[in-house]
Amino acid sequence: MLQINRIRAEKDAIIEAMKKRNINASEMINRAIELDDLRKKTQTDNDNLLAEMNKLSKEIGQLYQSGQSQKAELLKAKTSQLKEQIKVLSEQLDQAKIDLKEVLYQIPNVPNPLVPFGKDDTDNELVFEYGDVLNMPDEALPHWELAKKYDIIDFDLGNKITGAGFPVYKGKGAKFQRALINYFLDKNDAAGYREMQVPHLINEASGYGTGQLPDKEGQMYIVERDNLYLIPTAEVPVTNLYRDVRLTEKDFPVKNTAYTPCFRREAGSYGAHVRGLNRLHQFDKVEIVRLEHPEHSYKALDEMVSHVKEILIELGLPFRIVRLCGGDLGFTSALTYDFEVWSAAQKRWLEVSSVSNFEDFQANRLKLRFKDKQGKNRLAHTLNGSSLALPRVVAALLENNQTDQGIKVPEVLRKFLGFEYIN
RNA sequence: GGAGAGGUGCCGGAGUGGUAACGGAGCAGAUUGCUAAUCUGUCAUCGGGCAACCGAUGCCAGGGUUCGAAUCCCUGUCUCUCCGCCA
Repeated sequence: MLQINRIRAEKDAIIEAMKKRNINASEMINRAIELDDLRKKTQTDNDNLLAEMNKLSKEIGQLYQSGQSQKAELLKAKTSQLKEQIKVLSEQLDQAKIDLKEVLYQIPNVPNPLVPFGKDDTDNELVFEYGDVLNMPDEALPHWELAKKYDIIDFDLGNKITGAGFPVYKGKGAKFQRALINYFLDKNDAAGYREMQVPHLINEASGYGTGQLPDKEGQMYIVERDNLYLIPTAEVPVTNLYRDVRLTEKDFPVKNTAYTPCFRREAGSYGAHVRGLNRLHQFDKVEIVRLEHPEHSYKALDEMVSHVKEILIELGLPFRIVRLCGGDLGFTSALTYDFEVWSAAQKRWLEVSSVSNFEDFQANRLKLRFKDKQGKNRLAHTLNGSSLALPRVVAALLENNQTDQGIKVPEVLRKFLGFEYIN
């Protein structure tokens, strides 16, 4: 959620920047300002009435104490009319606040100047490329075939006990998952991210804090009986650790990492794009979350990008980094880099990580603030990224590393596995 | 699941119908020549004002009673303790 004061101050610049998202924001922006004007005026009027009421009450109290109850009764009569007016005005004030919030909830984050114009993912800007895009022989198998061949991932079994999109990892497949999680966590830890284990279910307030609610509850699994939500990403619980928190400047940077399963209902697409591990209802991910001083958040974003880069290089996967264009940029993000690995057998790029700076957009809802040098409360900046999401990394490793002897395990994972080949 | 107690500012902590004591931390200013002490202010949010300042709100949340509610009533919620069950 954008701050109304910023909207007022930077109105034209914001409307201009929103064009990158291919939206004309002027209506929403003007509406927000109008509603805020109304809110202010209503509050001023209401405050004046309340002040009068307070004054009268005080006088009545004093009259009673000095035994002048007749005079007090006289004053009391005056208050009833005032009371009515206050009731009406405070209702109007509440409504104005609700209306304003509703509009603010609909305004996405302002894209950073670096964000390119564009409609969809084909307009994303290539910023980095690594490794040779492998051209595998025609007999190369997609990962869902390999999974069956080596009996390491069982989609049918998952289908049986739960449903589509809930695979069962078996034997070396399960160990492989565990190795990747450990490897990712160790890398993050070495880069200064504190490992956290957080709940996989969150309450309503947390859903609002990071912007899953309202509007996006359709993407989450809901435990209605207890009014809890299964997390779609560790971002939600980890970021919400800092909801209603006030930091000091010395606390920055706050760097956390967490492994969690992620649950997504997703309306699902079709065909090969959702086959196998490409899109799941439950998958594993290691996430990094940072809280930063506003002046340093873009430096932090670059650091996070370098960090993820290093991991993919160590895994030996060909990948590229793209800067998301306005049309592809998430609602809450100001700038996002996507990491895509090349899937040799599917002959396409698979998104494995998304690293974003939300600036103060999330912090505003979270009320995540810090006291600056002048002692003023300011909103912190939040950032997060996957480091990394497992399924597509697994898919790419299986496909790219297939050999006659089996799937060759990357060097960096061997110490967690104790074997060289999945076969 | 049963019973009880409780939720007060950044923290601790008083306050049971008259408008949030007191202590501590942090910050700012002043002062004292010495890893610090002392004094004063500030210290939550919103509104008005260039400003000093003024007003309002704020005692878990939402309602209610009252001229007036942290205090009384109702609903919800969370935490703690005891019992039961249990990995």
